[in-house]
Amino acid sequence: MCAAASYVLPLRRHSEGLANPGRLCGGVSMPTHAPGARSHGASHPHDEEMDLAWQELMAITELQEFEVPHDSPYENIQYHPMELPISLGGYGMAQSHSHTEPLPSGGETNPDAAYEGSYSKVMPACQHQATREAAAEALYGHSGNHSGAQLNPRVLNPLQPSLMGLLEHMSLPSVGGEGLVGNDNAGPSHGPGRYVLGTSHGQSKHTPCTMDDLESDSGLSLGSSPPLASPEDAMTCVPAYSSTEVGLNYSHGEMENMGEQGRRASLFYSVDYQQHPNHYSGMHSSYFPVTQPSQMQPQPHFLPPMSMKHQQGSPSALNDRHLNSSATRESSPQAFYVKPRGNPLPVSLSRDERRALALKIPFPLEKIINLPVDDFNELLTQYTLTDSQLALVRDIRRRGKNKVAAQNCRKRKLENIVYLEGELGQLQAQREHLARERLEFQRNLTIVKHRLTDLYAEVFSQLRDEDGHPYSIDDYSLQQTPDGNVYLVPRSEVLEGE
DNA sequence: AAGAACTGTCATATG
DNA sequence: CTCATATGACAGTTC
Repeated sequence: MCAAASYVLPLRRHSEGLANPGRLCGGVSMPTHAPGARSHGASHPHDEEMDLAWQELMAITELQEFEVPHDSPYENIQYHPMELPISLGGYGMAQSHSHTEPLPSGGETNPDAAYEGSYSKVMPACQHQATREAAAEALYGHSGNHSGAQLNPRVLNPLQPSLMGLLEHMSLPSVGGEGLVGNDNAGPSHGPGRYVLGTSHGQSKHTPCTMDDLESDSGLSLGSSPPLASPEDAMTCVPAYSSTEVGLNYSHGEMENMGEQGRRASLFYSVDYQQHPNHYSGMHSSYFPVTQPSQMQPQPHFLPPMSMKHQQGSPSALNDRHLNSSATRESSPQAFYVKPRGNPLPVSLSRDERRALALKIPFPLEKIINLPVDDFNELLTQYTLTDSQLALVRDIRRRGKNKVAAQNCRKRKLENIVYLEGELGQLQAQREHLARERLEFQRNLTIVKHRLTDLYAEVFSQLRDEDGHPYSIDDYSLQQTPDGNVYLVPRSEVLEGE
């Protein structure tokens, strides 16, 4: 009865969908007994026109089928598995590859120097511009020969789930970077400090330099933090640590116990400070040496030993050093040896520097902090140190390393925030794009449905059964199979199936 | 003066 | 256990 369908529907392009030979999939289906036989070989005047219509229809469906999933510009977004190696210029302190990446400064491979060389240049931009975006630009912009600033993998790992969750919960409120570090800058409203030793924090500003200032967790002193140092501090405290006060902490008996080596070391100490102010001239110069570890061997001391008496009686000695450190504290390592004469600003020492000075630690903080443990221990064996000296040295080493670690940690945190903000922006853009595509797809789908309906009606209007009677689309119904294909099935068959 | 940002330090966890 | 490193938290300083 419907044999004509076999020819009426030359447009079925997806014959593979013909699960049932008697039916046409992909839209028009006709029963095998449809009256197509009668039309066999007939050249209907509307065939070409219908063919064109079908092709147009299929073009629409193809458009949707192939366009939607693929033309998103975000398909190529690299969702880094968060384990990408970080390679930020100058940020090599905690990254092992910092040792292998040459720095622009000409073969300087000391990680500390690397840190000093770039981080110190970068961070001011972060701080003074006071925006994390600016920080990111600065960080990445100064990445030097490190291409493609990427994130520290480890830190990102914990954040990954939430980030990926954004894909599923795009309606989540924008995650501000602040929240990620919200606790980092806890204000002073927190409970009482848990420090036993930190009580002297900030005292130097209002407290005259006393021996309290020399107390520390090592039974030594806790002075002000480095920036605290006021001119008053510098001018009054440090000289007070000369022989007179040192004697309080460091008895002459101890000095005697140090032996000849220790005494020499003590002398070396005073001389060394004169010659190398950077050793104790503030955290930057102390913790970020301009020399490689191999170059940090004891300096030759050509100057005649300066007696403690001389030091005490000559504030200019310390003052010189302070002036030197004033030139280095905020400047590049190249400024270490700037002549202090023209700079009248007295600059104080950090707490550890003052402690070291007070206890006559015979080697620079730079070594204490940066030497590998073996070299450090070897260094300790070269001198006979008292228990308090040893404790101080170890504290200085611990604090110095931790300070660098904290700086690295904060730097990474900042970079992660910048990265995640960028990632969030990309995801939001992707979300908007997908929403637009979905809308367009739904619009096209509606068009297709309408055109399909029209085409069905047109096809049926052209068909005739053996008796020349037109088929009525009312005699057929659309049936969808589990595989998703839609067939036009005679209602009689539908009724039989039921 | 208040608050944000920065910094040093400690405690703790991890490898 | 020691050591190095990372990080949260706290407190002080600076702007």
